[in-house]
Amino acid sequence: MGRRRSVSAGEPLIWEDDDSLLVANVIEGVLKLTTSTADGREQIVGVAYPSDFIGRPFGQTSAASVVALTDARVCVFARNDFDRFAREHPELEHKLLERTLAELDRTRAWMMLLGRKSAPEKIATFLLDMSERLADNGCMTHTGPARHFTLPFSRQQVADLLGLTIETVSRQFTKLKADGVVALPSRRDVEILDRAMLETLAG
Amino acid sequence: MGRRRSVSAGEPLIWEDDDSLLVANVIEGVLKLTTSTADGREQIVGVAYPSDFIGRPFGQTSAASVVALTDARVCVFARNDFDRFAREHPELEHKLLERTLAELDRTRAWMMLLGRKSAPEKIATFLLDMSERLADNGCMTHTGPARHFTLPFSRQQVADLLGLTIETVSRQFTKLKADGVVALPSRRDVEILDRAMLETLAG
DNA sequence: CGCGATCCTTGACCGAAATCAAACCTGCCG
DNA sequence: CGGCAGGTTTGATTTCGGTCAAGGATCGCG
Repeated sequence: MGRRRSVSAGEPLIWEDDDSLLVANVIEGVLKLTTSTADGREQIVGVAYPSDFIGRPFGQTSAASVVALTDARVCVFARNDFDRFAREHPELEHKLLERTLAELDRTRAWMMLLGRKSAPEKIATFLLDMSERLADNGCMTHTGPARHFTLPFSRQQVADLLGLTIETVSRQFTKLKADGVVALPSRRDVEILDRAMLETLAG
Repeated sequence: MGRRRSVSAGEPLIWEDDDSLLVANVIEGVLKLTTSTADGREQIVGVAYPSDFIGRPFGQTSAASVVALTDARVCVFARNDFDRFAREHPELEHKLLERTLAELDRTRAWMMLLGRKSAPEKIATFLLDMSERLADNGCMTHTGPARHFTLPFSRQQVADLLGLTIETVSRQFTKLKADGVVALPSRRDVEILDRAMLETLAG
């Protein structure tokens, strides 16, 4: 059970306020979870990496849209089937509970960033977070924080993640580059030159 | 099992970065979950009402401090005991999973507010949210959104919840009063006079 | 290679919310 | 009742990040 499905970059998987018809496991790639206002402002409320679970079991509607950031492969299940199966398999529910609790912790840490951090702090925190996240998911050969990585986000998506505008994100990146804290070999590539400084800036 | 405990307003129950030694169920009262930066900025990342679960099972440290906003009664468990008990009772784990998923939904909706909404939108959203939350928890006799309620928050705490300063919160309250959208009979009391307008302002 | 589309950067300016500072309530306790 | 302390409101000013507006880079594709 569970159908494999490929999703190419930019393609949606679940719509906000959809009847929550499916859940999925990420096999490969990175996806964003977003909520939007009526007038088009967007906030990224979560990012799903390989092995992460997406969708909303035991609920009528999903609170967020899911869109692939990179080409991705996922394993999708009809929500009804999944719900039934989960209730019969406590080990699965336990695993899901642990993951959901961990996700809630991460989300709460991100609320601190959104509500109380300045633009420079947001950017520094973001880069450190990415260097850890991308190291843990087969995107890197060695473990531990990565010195160099390729962002799965465009500048606009970084802005939507941090609650900033694209211009502010761009300016902060430029500043970090000018100060020799990071190198930016291409639009999506980041090399951390001075991790200690980034950690100071992150607050 | 599970010891009853009274907590008076302002008293802490769990410290941030504590070894996560206990979990609890709220019986009566309201508590805040907060994270803080080294330099003292605070963000409220969750609010626990009667019947809500607090603490972090299956994890080494709790990500947030818990402090009572009003006098409260809780039922506390040693985390280790709770973890063991939960693993043996799938029904309990299922219940906890459902609650955690619901809390994650609420938290994500709040991220939208923190990252993308203006001060007037934040205040309007907050008041509507409170009118629903406080109606559901025995604080009101009838069900459905409340027209009048008593905030469990000081102005500073509202600011910490919305990612604003106390001055901005105060000014927005004053403006809503001047515009006849709400009445503020006392510091903590709110009466919604024009719900439709609040909903428009909430965006 | 060249063209166009898209994304990104940069600059000038503006405005919402923060900061700084000073009064003003409100409740409490002697 | 009077005075004090905490919390709150209000005002003046500053600043950070947003908005508006051009350019520039990069990529895909014929």
